[in-house]
Amino acid sequence: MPKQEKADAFVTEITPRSEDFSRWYLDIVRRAELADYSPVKGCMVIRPYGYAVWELIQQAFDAEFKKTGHVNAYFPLFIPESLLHKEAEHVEGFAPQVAYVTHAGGEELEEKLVVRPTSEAIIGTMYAKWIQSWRDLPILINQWANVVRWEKVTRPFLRTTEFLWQEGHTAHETHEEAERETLMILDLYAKVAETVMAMPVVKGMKSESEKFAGALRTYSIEALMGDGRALQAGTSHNLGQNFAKAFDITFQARDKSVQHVWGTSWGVSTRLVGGVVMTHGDDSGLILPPRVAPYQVVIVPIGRDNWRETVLPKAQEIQQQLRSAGIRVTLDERDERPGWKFSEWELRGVPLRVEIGPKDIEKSAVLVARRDTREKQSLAMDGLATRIQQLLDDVQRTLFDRARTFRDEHTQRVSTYEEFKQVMEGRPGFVIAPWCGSTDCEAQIKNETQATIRNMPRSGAPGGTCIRCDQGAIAEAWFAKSY
RNA sequence: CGGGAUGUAGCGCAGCCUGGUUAGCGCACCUGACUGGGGGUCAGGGGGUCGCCGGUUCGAAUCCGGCCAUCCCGACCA
Repeated sequence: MPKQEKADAFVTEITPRSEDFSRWYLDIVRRAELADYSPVKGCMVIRPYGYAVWELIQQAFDAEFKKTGHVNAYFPLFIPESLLHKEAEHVEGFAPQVAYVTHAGGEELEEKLVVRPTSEAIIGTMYAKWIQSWRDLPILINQWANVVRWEKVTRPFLRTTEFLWQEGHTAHETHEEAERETLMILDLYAKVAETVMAMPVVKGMKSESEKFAGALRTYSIEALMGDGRALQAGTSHNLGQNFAKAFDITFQARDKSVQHVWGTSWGVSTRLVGGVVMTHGDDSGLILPPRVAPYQVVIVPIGRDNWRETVLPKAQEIQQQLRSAGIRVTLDERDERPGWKFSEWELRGVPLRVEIGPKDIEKSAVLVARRDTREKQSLAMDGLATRIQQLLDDVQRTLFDRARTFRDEHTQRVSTYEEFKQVMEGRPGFVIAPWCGSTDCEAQIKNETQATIRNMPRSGAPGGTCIRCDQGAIAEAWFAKSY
């Protein structure tokens, strides 16, 4: 096969982003070996490379939770059906998505068990036992767990029947304190998303129809993906006293009265892995921000038939140097051609590639290629680790800036409904518009444009009238088509 | 859950309409040689219950029915 034809054949294994974003995403997930389909509908296998990305995301969040006084625990996968039914809105919200265990040990169970879709019910039940006095508060517990929500339409990472996440559940003395916690976590989510995953997000409050079933109010961070659709990247709920009342979680207050606690819950999931893919990837594959890259640097030795003798020792030396500087590095000493390796690691999104061959060794230098800009530069071996670290920081920053610029360029403020519709049909993204607060208007807008309110960043009336009706606006809402 | 499409080797596909020996092609894989700074060349080789179950037929990848899975578009959700 001629060279060009061959290159094209390779490229067809990844659908171009502009041609079919959805297919592009699936191609990346599969070809970069992030995940694979399993024999169970809607359930994916997270492969080692994808899991490594998740672990880095997980570690970043976990460190922040601990810094802010939270501790980890683990609650059961199974929840007696009756517990789930204690909070009316909560059951209603989750009922269609719940999986049940009806038989076990060869017998039908007396009470069906629910496979947790989320853990408010079981955790609330335990909190009721553990909390007596205001001195027991606040309780700040997080758990890393799997949950199951029966989904009709699934996509790897973005929506799967079983997924991994973190769910924080806290109990407080006052409403103010619970609200402070809810917002503090929202800030924390935004910080990790932006600084670690290089994914710019919009923080704001969800509309009534989009809030968590059983919550007083829900806040979210929303990110804009490469196709102009928004991804809900994390949610933080102020539960008020709803669950405390349903599960009878009470404490004796400082003034001797008995009161219900004020709760919060909040979570981020493996969906974030999909978010990273769709925020940064290009037609050559994945682009990973250094802070979530399992390998931040790949070293590719180059040389003649004797490269194992002439080049490899130097490559190993460099690997050692970078490794002891705390950089995640791998050395590709497979017996493949260099060009093949380049493409392979680009597909996998490794931020920096170090090429080392005879010419470099002569100059006591290496060639470093960036995944984000594809620039190559020669760097002296002396002090390489420091320069590499600087480059990694620069890639991290560049990816964030690029994503933020994209987001800003795809965010428009509109004042008429005509404009609104035009934007949604033309170049989708966020549309900022005043909204009257009516669920009806919200539903109509969704009907007519497919766009939903992602969230409302600022509280307080913006002035002016609703984009769809003539009522006074209660908030400025960020609309978008969503995942 | 409705509408549409697809399922043949690890990946991408042809064959199916019009049923007929051992089911093909490219890439990938294995062996060897030459190679090596952007997906190499040559030679030889391995790999398939044609998604599953049933039916029609002398005979099914091919026709019919059911089921399952995946993808796309809609209704519901981290």
